[in-house]
Amino acid sequence: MSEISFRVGELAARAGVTVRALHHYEAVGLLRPSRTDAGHRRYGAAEVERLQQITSLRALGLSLEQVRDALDAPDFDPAGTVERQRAALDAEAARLGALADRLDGLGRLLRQRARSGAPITPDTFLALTHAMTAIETHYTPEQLQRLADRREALGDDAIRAVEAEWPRLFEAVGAEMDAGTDPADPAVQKLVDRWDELVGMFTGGDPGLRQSLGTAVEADRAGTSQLMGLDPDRMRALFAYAQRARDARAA
Amino acid sequence: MSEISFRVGELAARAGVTVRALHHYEAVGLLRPSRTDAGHRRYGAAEVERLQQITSLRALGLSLEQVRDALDAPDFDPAGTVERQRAALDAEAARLGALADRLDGLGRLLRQRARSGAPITPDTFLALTHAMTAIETHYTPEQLQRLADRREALGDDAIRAVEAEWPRLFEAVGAEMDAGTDPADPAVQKLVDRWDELVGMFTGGDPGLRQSLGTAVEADRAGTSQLMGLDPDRMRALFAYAQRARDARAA
DNA sequence: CCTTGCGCCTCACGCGGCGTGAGGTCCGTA
DNA sequence: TACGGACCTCACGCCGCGTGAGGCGCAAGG
Repeated sequence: MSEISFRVGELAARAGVTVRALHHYEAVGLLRPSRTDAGHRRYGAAEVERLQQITSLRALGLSLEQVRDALDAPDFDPAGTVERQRAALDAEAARLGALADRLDGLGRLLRQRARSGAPITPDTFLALTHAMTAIETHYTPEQLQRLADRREALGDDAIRAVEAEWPRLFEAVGAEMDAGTDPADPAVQKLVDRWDELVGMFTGGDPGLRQSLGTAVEADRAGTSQLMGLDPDRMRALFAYAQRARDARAA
Repeated sequence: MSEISFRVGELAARAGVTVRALHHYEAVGLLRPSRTDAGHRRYGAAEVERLQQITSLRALGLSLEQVRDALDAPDFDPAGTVERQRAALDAEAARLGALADRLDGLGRLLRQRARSGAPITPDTFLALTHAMTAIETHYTPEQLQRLADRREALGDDAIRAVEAEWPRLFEAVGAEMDAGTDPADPAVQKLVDRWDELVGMFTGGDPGLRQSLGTAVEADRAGTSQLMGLDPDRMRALFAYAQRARDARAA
């Protein structure tokens, strides 16, 4: 009967944990080795097995307290624990997913800037970031999802084409505005029609989305203008001019 | 010039953070409001804007230190930061995914037990958990992936059918063994053929997978026998008997 | 004037799961 | 017996605040 018996360092090496972790497990009452006369820890077969169980349960993402419950509580509920753990994990995954969406969106904006040759200073970065979070507060999650769906449906190439067209469109409308052209003029009407068409490509004709887009732009004029590479005042003027054109058409 | 100026509580409510968080941001040097004569914090327009930037950046998953860098370091690299953050997030997602796989696998085993009417005691739960982690240490990640792929290819119904067949097969082989039937006997051969066929359904005929399966079973006899609902000694005997049958066939 | 009540202030500990020293003791081998 | 390595016990650090405790400031009502 050769009783197996490990010292901390040995057990730690075999089990793939640190000596400090074993100390900690003992401190929180999870794993209590016996001691030699000199006070050195000795881990017997029972402790080795218990440590294996501890590491296995930790690998499921359980906290040390949950592990203790699983090992010591007589009324422990395996299936329920697994289920709850799985639910918590789903919640965490959703959180990470939202974070990933934000990062990807920001990444897209940054690459778009880089492609168009605009410099990416810390300031523009902050403006873009702020605009993104502002947008989130103005759209419902379903609306955001719908916008993402539209983007996917359109495809990258189409999106880039639209992104490339926006500045030219703004410039053209601005030129008419500066020239004092009547908003009812057919040339202006054509430009504004195209404007609405481009917007429609993203909203998919959803009036709720258009409405939210409007309030978002309203609420964060500075951020939006940064997004579009325009001066805030000029942006306001452009938007007002376009609106007069739409009113003229409706009349 | 009505200078805007908020008190902590007001700003906290508007920005959707806690007063304590604002205190903390000041303590770590992120956001420094001015003070009234009585020592109360006053947040002006600049501080309000900075707080918005802080919350936006935090929403990207940046640490407070990273936020400070983004806001104060002159050589801050937006694109690189976004990219690194995204990479860190991917790593975290992978970790969660592995955890989810373990939990799902364990959940499957538990449900399978429940269906077969076996009671799920804390002990069986621990045995199953341990067997799972043991399996992970004996298979390479690619092998685990391949096993998961095979499971998916087979479909839930087929898997349940196999799971239901195993115990019957063991029982049948056990009966022959107890009866002292020669391993070379056609009846035994037929059973063992079926046995190997079932194993083959999961390994997909991959010899590496079979090899690893063998070592895993070897290394964790207690856990494996629990998994199969057999006594460890009987399991060993059954396996030895089946092996003799295979040897007889080969000869 | 004083009281009432809310909001503000400053410590300071707590959480989870250990990492990382610092300073001292024990063990096995040459 | 001397040495190096393994062991021991504190005890603080991390991250982002939450959560009191104990004490002022400020505006309105009595």
